[in-house]
Amino acid sequence: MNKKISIKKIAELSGVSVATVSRVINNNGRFSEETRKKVLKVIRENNYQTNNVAKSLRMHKSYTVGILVPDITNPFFSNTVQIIEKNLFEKGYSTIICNTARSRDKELEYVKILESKIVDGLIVISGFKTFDRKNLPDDLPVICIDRSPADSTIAFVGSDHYEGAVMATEFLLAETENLAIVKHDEQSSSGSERVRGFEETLFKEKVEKFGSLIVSNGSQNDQQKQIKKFLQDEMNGSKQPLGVFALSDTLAANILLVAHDLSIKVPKQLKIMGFDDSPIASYCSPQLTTIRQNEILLAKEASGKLIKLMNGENLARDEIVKKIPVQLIVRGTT
Amino acid sequence: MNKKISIKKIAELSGVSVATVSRVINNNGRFSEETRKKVLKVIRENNYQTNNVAKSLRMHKSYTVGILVPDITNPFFSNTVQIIEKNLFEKGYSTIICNTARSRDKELEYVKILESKIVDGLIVISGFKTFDRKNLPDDLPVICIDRSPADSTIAFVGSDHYEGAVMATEFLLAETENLAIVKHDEQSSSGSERVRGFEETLFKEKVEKFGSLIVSNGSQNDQQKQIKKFLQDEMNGSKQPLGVFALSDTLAANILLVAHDLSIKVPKQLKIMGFDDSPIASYCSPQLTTIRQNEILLAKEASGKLIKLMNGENLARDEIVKKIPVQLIVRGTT
DNA sequence: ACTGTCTGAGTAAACGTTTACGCAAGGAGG
DNA sequence: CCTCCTTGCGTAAACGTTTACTCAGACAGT
Repeated sequence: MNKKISIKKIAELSGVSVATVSRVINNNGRFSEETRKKVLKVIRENNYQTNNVAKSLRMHKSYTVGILVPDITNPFFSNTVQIIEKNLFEKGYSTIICNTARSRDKELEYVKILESKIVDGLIVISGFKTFDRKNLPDDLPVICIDRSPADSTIAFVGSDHYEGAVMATEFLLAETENLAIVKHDEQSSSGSERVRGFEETLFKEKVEKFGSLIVSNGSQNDQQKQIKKFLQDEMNGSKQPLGVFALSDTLAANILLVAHDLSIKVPKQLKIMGFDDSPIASYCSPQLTTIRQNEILLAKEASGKLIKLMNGENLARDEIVKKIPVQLIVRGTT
Repeated sequence: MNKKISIKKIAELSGVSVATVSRVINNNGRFSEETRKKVLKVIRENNYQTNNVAKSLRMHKSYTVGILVPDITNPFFSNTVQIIEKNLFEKGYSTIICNTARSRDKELEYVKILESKIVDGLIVISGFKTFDRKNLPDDLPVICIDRSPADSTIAFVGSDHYEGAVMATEFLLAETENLAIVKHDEQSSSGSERVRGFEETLFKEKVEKFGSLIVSNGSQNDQQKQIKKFLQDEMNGSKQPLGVFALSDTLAANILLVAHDLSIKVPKQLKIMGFDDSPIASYCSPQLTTIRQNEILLAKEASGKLIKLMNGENLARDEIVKKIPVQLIVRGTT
């Protein structure tokens, strides 16, 4: 923060009052063409820039929105955030990105800080189930993304994970009836939806038995060990190829690596389906078949809704919850 | 932004003046223990939060720093940014992350916005060569990262790309004298350093001939086509294995994929060295040998220096430019 | 010539803080 | 009892804007 030339100085230099300068700047109220030119000239010459802190204070509007993201290192999140940021920027808002590191405490702390910086709105990616209005000023516009909040008054946008899992499962099922699902340790709401899609599809298609592995969080090496054991058990003596639905691309990629290690032929003996279409999906060999989330649409919906709320409009009943369709990307592992 | 309870209200409710409330809040100036308790109680009961916009205005200090990043989707950047954000947060600063999308215009526009929001400092990742003080208030603390600015008065922190390339080249050279380098289209300062490290090492070791490919930006498929042609030419009739130094991990990963496609054995016939140790490096098969940048140290240096500057301290002469050592990670492709 | 409207522009309050300054009360020291 | 210091706290200015009021002068209509 530094000493800069203020509107007062500009007023002085152009021989008018601050009010007039303000009116010229915002093109608001009455002033003559002559003064306009004069003031603008002085502004240009002195490289004047509005002090938005003062403006925010006076106007009760900061043109800043906060965005809470659990881990900006995750490609899906960073992608989504990047697009949201771009959309909001085009509407004149800047974005404070806060990395909550999946910590409830940090999330709360950030909410406080953002609140005190008087953001005009908030986007929350993958907040905790417990995320609700209680800790927020009631009139602060909020949009949740990816993980739906317990508080159903908060608008929500997320991919249709259930439908994605159904598509994935149907696709695998067309190739083999010997299926397995591999999940992460911690379950998010999106994760559960994917599991539900898988299980319900099997139920519907009357496939009764399927393998299941929960990979506990750890180093890549750890995870591979767990997968190795599972794969060895699972592939043992089965005549049909195994089709595995991995709940994320990293999981899928690790499965693929282990398969190579065990000299299991992919996709002949083992078919792998990922989820997300993260960058690694394209750099595996063979490349991963996966379900792609539409980050562009997701971001568009989220930022559009937030803008709407910040403009004081209300969301229609059917706008509160929005499911974004996903897409099956068939590549080498199936 | 919304109507919230202000210090005035708190003063009223506790029967003291705003000045006293402020003094209690900031634990600054004189007040009795009794008033302290009383005021704090009212504050708690009414869930009062300081309005930091007003505070910033009055104090000329916003406890906010801006960070310009060319592409938050890039794992190296997002990692670095994430750590910087964490470091600054611990010191009480929040961070506005701005995605400049590698556009000079957007960069300038963001600088203006940040300036008008009166940030206390600025971190610029990979700005343009032309980035300099001219467009900035002279007393705004700035740190550049990764790509060194033309303006040598701006402090800079970056990996030792030159040394990394030397290590990479020496390592490849120990296995084969038949080398090639594969680079990206657009050259950054870090890219040039890597090239220089490669070439000077070859010169020093008296290796005179080496292959070279510039992959022009395009889809993954496009890039692979260019690589395929190059690899076919290069591998044709050579008895020695080919060692290629790819200037990034994505390049390396694509080379690996093409090699599989052409049934070239890695690392027997072809040895591949990447750069960055990005996530995909660990998900290739075999996993990429690569040079890892130390994002933690990088971020620590950058945020530390910025804090120092924001505290009004000066940087010692030898602190202006800081090179962070890199590390050779030997894995499956060599 | 009187009234009314319009135009251009200034005055001052307000946004929510922090803090320099001042002052009353109380106690200590002579 | 007078002086002086200390303590606790209030008053008011200041940070840089925006904007509701106000008002003088110009001009038009009667």
